[in-house]
Amino acid sequence: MPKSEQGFETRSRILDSGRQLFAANGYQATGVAEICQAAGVSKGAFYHHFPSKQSVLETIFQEWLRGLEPALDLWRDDRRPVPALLASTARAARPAFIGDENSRRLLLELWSQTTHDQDLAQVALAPHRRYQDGLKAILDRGVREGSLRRHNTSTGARVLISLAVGALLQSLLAPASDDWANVVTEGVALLLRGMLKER
Amino acid sequence: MPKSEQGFETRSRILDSGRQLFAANGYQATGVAEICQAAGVSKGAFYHHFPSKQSVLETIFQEWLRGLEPALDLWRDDRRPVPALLASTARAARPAFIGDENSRRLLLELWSQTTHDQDLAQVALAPHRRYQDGLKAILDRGVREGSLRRHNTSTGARVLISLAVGALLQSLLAPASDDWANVVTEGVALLLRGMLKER
Amino acid sequence: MPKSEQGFETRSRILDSGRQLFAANGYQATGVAEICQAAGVSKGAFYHHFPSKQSVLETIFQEWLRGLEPALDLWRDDRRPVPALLASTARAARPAFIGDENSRRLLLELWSQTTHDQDLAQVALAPHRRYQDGLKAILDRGVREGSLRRHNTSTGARVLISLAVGALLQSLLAPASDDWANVVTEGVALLLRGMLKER
Amino acid sequence: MPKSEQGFETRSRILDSGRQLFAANGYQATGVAEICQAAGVSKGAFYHHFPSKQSVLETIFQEWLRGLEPALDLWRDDRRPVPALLASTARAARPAFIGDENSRRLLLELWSQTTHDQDLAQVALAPHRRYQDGLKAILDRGVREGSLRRHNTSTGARVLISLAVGALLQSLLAPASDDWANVVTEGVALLLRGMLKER
DNA sequence: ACCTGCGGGACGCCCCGTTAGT
DNA sequence: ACTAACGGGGCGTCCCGCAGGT
Repeated sequence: MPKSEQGFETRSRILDSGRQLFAANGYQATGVAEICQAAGVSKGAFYHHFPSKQSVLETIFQEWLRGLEPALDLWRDDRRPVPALLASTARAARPAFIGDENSRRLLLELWSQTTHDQDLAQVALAPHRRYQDGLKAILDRGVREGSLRRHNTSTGARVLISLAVGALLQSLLAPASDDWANVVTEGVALLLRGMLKER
Repeated sequence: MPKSEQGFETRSRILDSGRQLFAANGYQATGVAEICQAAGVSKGAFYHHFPSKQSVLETIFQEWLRGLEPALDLWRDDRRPVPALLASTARAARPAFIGDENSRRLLLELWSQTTHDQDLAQVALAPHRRYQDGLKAILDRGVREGSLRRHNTSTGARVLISLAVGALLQSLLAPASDDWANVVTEGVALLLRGMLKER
Repeated sequence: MPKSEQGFETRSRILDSGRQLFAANGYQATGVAEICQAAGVSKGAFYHHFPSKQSVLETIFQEWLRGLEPALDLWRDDRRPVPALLASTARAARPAFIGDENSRRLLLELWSQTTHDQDLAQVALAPHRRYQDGLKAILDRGVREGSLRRHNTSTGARVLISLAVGALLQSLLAPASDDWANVVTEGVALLLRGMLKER
Repeated sequence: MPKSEQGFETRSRILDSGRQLFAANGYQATGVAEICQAAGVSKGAFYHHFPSKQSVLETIFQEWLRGLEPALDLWRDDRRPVPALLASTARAARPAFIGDENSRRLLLELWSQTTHDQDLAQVALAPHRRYQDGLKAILDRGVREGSLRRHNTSTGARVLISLAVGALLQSLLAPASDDWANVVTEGVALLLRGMLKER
């Protein structure tokens, strides 16, 4: 491997191990030495690429958030009627609640850390708001196009996100096959019914 | 103070300090020495009352859960029509989302730890299920009494809890006065609309 | 050994090892682990007795300075004619420049650290001044009693101390049996000649 | 800048930073990375020019000693009567005790390190001896020319150096404007009086 | 020759949760 | 109930070497 690429390799190996271990044992309970061993690098290498353990967590968070961006873009471009769009979004999100427990654990860990780490909270806040705004925009469109009745769309967006976040959190405490995915799809369906114009 | 009560005093001072510090800095980041200092107790006293730091967390959790029981009983006894009951419950829960950030932080910390600690998860699971079952019972009654249309009440109960949990979690990331309390009451209202029998 | 005395034991073993190792290898180059090993105590015990490595150095310094106090008292009480007193003092100090290289090394180490550590400097300053004042008082008495001619006794005291300190420092760089002790006694004799009243 | 000179540039920048940082924070407490950063060089460059951190200290020492040589030569050539020569030398040395605290700190640091580093001690010993011999030669001349009374000139030389070194050391612990410069000039004057022939 | 990125571990100090003995 | 002691990490930093590139 050319020397120039090896740095990148090492860096991403550290991040991978971090993701895994933070999810499995928690951020605080995971030692730098542990990460290094799992990644097969020395502490020298670790601290060459990251100034601190915390920065690894931040980087992981940022990369994870960046992975969410495309979904947001798709949302914005989708011109289907709002009810259909929401329903299909809920369906599309199903896998996130079923497999890949690790990601969910990591998310909880991240969320938990934001409470004790201002920097991390800052990293999380902007994307969080953008998601909320994205949903609000959709609901607004629904009101405009007449498929949804008039209501506080900002709160509506928060309700939708709360539903998803709450389901995600509980899926970790009481795993139950595809149950929690259903909770979301069903919940969205119910909310939609509550928001629909006529009747 | 009689000697026999002093032990109780010490014990509860430790628990108080634990609650506060765990909420403020996280469970892992809080040291036993720190707790002892805040409680004004020696380490010897600490380990006289608790076998380990973890047991403090467990005790805190159990006491917190015990404080929730009365609410459940009230629920069971309330014979108001289901929609009214749910709406009033949502209103009653408002304070939990507004003041007292510490409790919410502590809950998140607790939840986060359940992921890494089987014992703690066990402690949490039964009450969680009872809450879910309590809500399901209410929804079932609603279906029976005809105020709600027929649907999967088990999932419905989970939806309601998810909404609450999600709102609680987000209130920690993006505090916003009474906003999150509104999210819950509004969300419940919307869901209720979606569950109502006909129109 | 009764438990109550063991604490003192441990503490003084740590101080002993500190004295030895700081003198031999320098303060910075000596690790806490090294001290613990030499003292036969655990790191836990170390940090039970001292809040930091630095505090060990400070304590050593203070104890060393306290050992000097009696000499000062003797000085004050001695009513011999000043020239005789100074000459005998110089003779009495001879051993300090000959054997016990370790103490001298430690002193240099201490002095060197005062440059980087305000606290340590503070600890050193008061005794240093008291020594100077003690000498000045003697010289003043000499002037009063007429054995010394009138001169700036404050500077004179500093000259005497400088002579001693300088000899001490050089004895470390260029050890030479009893040479450096002679330098002090001879130096004091010369200075005395320079200070004598008539002729 | 021609390539061949750049190496020299880099090298001297490292030495400058070393001088400054060693004086300010001590040799041990100064990291290679710190030096590199202050010098604006990479660690690779550092180790291209110097085999180790220690060698930087040694080089600094040697260069500093080399700067002292001219003074020695002047001494040797000066044919003034010895008392006048010594007095004027003391006056000439005044600035060294007043301004430029950094140099004195560095000297102490150097001296302190010689205690733990044989190589460094070796570097220091020869010049130290030459200074001593230089002074002895002057005193011998004084005896020969009749201005000084017969005495152990070797010890006398040591006394003079001790006075200077001791004053220098104390000037770091208890800075006092020009006080310490006076101590040296006054001390030399007193010693001179003690060495003078007649009376 | 000069310089650089990347890496390597050993070790820095300190603090952890915990047990013994009084 | 409390002081003393324990030993095993905690994270971060140390000084230093390579392989590669200019």
